Amino acid sequence: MARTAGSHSDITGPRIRAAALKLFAKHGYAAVSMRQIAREVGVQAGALYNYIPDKQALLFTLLEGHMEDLLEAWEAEPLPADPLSRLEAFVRFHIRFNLARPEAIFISYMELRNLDPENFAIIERLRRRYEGALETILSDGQAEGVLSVPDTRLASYALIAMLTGVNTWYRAGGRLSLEDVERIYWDMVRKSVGAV
Amino acid sequence: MARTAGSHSDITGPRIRAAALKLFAKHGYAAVSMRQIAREVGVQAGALYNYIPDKQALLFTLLEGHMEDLLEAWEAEPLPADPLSRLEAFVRFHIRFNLARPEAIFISYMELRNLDPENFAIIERLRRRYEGALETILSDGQAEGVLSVPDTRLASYALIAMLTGVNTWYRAGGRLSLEDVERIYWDMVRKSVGAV
DNA sequence: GCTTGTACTGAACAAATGTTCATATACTTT
DNA sequence: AAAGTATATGAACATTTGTTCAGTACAAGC
Repeated sequence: MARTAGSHSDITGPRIRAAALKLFAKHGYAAVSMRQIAREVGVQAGALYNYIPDKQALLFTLLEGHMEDLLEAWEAEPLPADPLSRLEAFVRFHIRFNLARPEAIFISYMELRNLDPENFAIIERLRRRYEGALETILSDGQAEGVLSVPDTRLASYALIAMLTGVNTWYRAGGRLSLEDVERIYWDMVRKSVGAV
Repeated sequence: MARTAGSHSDITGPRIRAAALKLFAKHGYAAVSMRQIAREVGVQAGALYNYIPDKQALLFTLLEGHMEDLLEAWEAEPLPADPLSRLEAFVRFHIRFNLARPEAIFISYMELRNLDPENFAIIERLRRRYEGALETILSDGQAEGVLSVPDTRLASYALIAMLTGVNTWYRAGGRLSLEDVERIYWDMVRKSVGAV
């Protein structure tokens, strides 16, 4: 049998990416075959190649798309004037954004090594731009004397690792609400940077 | 040509595990073939099966060995009487231990999903024992009033994520010594739990 | 109602996968 | 020197891999 319905071009593309995201997150890029992705979409493996040049490009598209969403969302965020409020905004934004897309976050941390060198460099540049935003906030706060850390670069790494860790344990509908989590982490972050 | 040298049983086993550790850390479990591991050891693929029943067991052995090393090392650590010093001991121990074996740490976080369910359960149990050690310290500190966190369980997750993050950026011979890193992280941890 | 183009099928491809096993080599013991 | 054992080879196996492509079914435009 051939295909069972009409024109699907504009819908199959996104469905392929959604299937790949789901499967890569669950089993890992290398462990997922093109045929598995195709089956999830409800299509034969050959059809995937109407939408992507190869498997590597599929991974790259997912990671690049996610990083661009992240940066766009952060840059659209209203930024308060004082650095401490900006830090709070960053903490809450990061937690909210990450918990809303656990799969994308997961593969963004796990599958970097499966990117071609050129693709890796592109993603790495985007990531550094995001991390740089946090470090800038810390530097500003340090300059204004409203917080104090031994090393702003290092503190930004430490805080991002801590915040991203939320994804490893948080489950929606658990004993803590999103607001609880944001508040608790902001409390720890505020203290850890020596703010009042 | 057959094998080129004599009796290697006691040396080939460890070499296989070392090669697997190195390659799994670099490319991921699913992306590494038994033939690659064999080539790294300098042997044909068939010879691996004199030492391990299958590929899965190779991964499990590495993860289990690492978790047992970790727990043994921690339990051998001298524990100070007051909770705050115990917390400092934990922080410094964790950083030191992790930075000494980046590859084992890496696969311990990345390859869990590639474990069979039974194997996963075993590793998970060991991991929880380790995380529990930190939570106990935080609870003790809370009870004695020398620190204050909104939620000890959550704080233990947050701190471990933060500490483990060191491995993503630290490079030996960089601008910071191991002692610097330990001190900086301990400073942030101490503040974050509201200790004096 | 015919044509045209898009979206898919299904078979095919060479290469690579984990694993097994008969065979050969080298070392140890006698 | 012979026998026995441990340790490796190298070929074979059935599957699965990513990818290509000639053919087919459908929808839209005339």
